[in-house]
Amino acid sequence: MTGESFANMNRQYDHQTVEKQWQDYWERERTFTVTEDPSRQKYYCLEMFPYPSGRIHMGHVRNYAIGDVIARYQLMRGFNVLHPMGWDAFGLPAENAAIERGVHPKVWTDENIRYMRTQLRQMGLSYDWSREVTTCEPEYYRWNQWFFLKMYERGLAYRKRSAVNWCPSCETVLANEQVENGRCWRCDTVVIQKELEQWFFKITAYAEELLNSLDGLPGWPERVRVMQQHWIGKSVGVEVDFPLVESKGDLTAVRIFTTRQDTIFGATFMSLAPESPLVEPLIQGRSQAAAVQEFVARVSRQEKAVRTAADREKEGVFTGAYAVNPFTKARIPIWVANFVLYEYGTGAIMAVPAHDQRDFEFARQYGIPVRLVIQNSAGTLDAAHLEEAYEEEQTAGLLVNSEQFTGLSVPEAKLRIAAFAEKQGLGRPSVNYRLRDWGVSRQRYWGTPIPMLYCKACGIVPVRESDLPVELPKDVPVTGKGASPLAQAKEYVNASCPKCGGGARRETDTMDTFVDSSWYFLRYCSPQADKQPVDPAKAGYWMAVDQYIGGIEHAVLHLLYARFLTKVIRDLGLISVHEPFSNLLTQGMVTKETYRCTIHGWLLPGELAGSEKEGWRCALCQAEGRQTPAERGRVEKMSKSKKNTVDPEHLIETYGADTARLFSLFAAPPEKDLEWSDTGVEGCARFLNRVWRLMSEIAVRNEKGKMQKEHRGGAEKARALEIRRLTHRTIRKVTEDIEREFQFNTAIAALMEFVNGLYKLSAEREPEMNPAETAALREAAETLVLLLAPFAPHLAEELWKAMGKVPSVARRPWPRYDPALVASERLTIPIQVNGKLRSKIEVPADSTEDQVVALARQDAKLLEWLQGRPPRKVIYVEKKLVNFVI
RNA sequence: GCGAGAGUGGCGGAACUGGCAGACGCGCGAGACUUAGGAUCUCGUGGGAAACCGUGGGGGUUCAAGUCCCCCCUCUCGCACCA
Repeated sequence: MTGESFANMNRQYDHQTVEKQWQDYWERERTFTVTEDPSRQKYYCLEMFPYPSGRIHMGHVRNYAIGDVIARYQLMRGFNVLHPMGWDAFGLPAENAAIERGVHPKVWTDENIRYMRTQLRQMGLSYDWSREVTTCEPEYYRWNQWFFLKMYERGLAYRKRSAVNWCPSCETVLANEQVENGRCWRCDTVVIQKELEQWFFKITAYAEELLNSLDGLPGWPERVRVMQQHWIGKSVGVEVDFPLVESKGDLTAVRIFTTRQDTIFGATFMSLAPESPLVEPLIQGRSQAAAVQEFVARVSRQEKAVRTAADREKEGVFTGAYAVNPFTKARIPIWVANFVLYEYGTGAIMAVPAHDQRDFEFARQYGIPVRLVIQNSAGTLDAAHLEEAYEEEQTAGLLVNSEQFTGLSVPEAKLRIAAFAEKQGLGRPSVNYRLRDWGVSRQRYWGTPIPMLYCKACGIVPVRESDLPVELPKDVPVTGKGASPLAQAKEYVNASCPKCGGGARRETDTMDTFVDSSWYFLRYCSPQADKQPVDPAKAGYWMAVDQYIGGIEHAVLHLLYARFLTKVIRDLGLISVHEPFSNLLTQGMVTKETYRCTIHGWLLPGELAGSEKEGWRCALCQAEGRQTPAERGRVEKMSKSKKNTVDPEHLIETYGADTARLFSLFAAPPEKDLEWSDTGVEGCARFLNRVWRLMSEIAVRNEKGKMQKEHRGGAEKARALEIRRLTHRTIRKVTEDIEREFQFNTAIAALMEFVNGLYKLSAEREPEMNPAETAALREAAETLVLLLAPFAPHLAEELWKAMGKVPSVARRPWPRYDPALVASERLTIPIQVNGKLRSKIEVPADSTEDQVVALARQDAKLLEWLQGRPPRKVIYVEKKLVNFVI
């Protein structure tokens, strides 16, 4: 080690100059550029790519800091690491910017990307920028179109007219996954239903596989798997036809789906969804027709949010028609009910008030008979006095009033009745999913054009593959008003039919931007491929993503779509993996405390007067000559509206990227929420400065150590050993914490302890050191820099260079610990009396039980507790403790 | 309502399979160096005068419980008429 390099440097670490230098170095030297290398094991580390909104926020910083530590760590572990970055560049905000500021979405997006790329660069992230992908470029989205065509060929992309979710604010259709509690996932506007013809991706064709292969993802958080399971919502049951008492033309029966066929003897009426096409023929010519039509019209008009609200009331109307319960042969009325969903099952149900709470409430409201067909084990249920439905599904209930099935348990009856129905031709087994096909049409401009044509003669005709990409026309007036903006671009709309050559009209909707993000991770494997979306050989090497990192908000949305498209692309023969992401880390939110004033609402930190101790006041009110206390609100997710955001750029300028990264990793484990703390950030900056000073002190010390004449002594050797022990224990701790679910917070704590320990150990020494100590300190210093490298890469490079070593430290092997040095020579053994700590003794690490207990028995404090009485029992836990029971 | 997760000092958080509760950081207190300190360094810091008491509350298992079992409370997130 040369002390010189340290001597020539400023004592204070200058992050602004140093960080820039190393960012330039990594770029110049292509430190993180990778190619396929079959001789080496690959590691694909990926963070969810950002929407280029303009500036990065703290959520990005956290996400990318986590990913970067993993990528850098795996690189040092010897893997061939693919760590790419790109831009989810299509989307509504660009169009809104166009409307508000008259700037073209493309211009706005490019500008944002340029700015954000610089910001990411300033974070010192180890990306292979040569693989950058931008979804709004024709080179990218042409492959969206290509997939669309392939899916169309296979019947996986189809067009249908149906009721769809419409966001009046975004003026576009939304997929089911994009509606949360009846509101638009992006802008929170209440979604309404519209009857439109739209393109769909047949994700339901993969429902079963999407569900089953979740079991093959042990590297995913349990709750994400459960959320997807629930979303897919598989139900196994039967379909049964209930014949109509009076047929209406071809309509002779109403088909229902149920999972509770065991209760079929209790079906005393039927309910249809208001949208059911059966309603109209059933009411035809009846006195009830007008009332039913009025009811259907009223319910259909309701917003989804209202219709599915928690406190919705059960409502319905009798159609006048009757069906026959095929099991009891009883004549039962057919109703229309607001809670029956047209999209699920057959849009019609058999209603069993005694054993279904919804039917029960409905029956009570309209005076429909309740028929008990399952009795509880106490035999206390009675249809006339039932207060709620008895929904027993296990073996506690037995069937009653069910002819030959009476006496069976519920599970048994389910099987037997299903078999009987099938044998008698009354019904058949059926499986239903909650999952709906993915509506991908969007009535917006800034997205991938759907490569379809409408020819008067030939109907729907796909664009020829050789004509791809269908480029998004540049000069389209984006006003945010009316239908799809592309419909106004005459030159775009008018095309000729590839089949007959006649005039054809182009599809003017664009694709959901979730299509773009459903396969970008494949594109990174071969970003320049121009014959195919992905080069099978390269994807074969890199896929699947070993570690994917992003927010929990995509638990169903993006992560379900990406799994679906991966399977489709596999079936197209381009890749062989079944799942895109082997391991998933869902990071927590970045939160911060909020403040508000009764007059001005949410307050910025700069709008506060006073202090924590004497209480905060609203500075805006103060300026207006009023005294208003500022109420400290809850700790909330950072957001502009709550005025509790922190600008990463400012943070990086003030403290440097290493500090910003370190704090994001230290304040909480990755999967938990991280509460922002300005003083905590300072603590991290202080730590890095402490490392810097420690290293210069060690360098100076080693210089002196060099000149020292060699002289050996037991004490010096022991001190050297102590340093080495600390070093190797730290290697183990940091490595284990990273390996064990990326516990970076405790890994960093171990580094802090290491630094504290080294300060202490070197402060205790006289300035002169013997060679053994010099060597031990040199090892400690090198180790510290290596262990720090994934977390604070700039500082680590700088220290590495200052130690006279050849960059880059990012490509050095991760240190290994010597097991012999990790074990201590002496152990501190706590002595307990009746399980309570009373004393401690020091023993050699290799002591036997007898030796430790014997030593403990002589302990003065213990003897006081024993007061001459022999203990009833002595418990010794190997290398842990001794417990005397008295 | 259903499902999942969480509740530990003044604060963020440690404690992997039951075995020294509070690592590490912040904050706070004392001191050192300083013209000065909001820089830096050192020491201290769960509560209590003490015996002792302490991981949301109450029971239990155990030599020993933050950790295991039962009951309850609170909070966060997800789903919410899916037949």
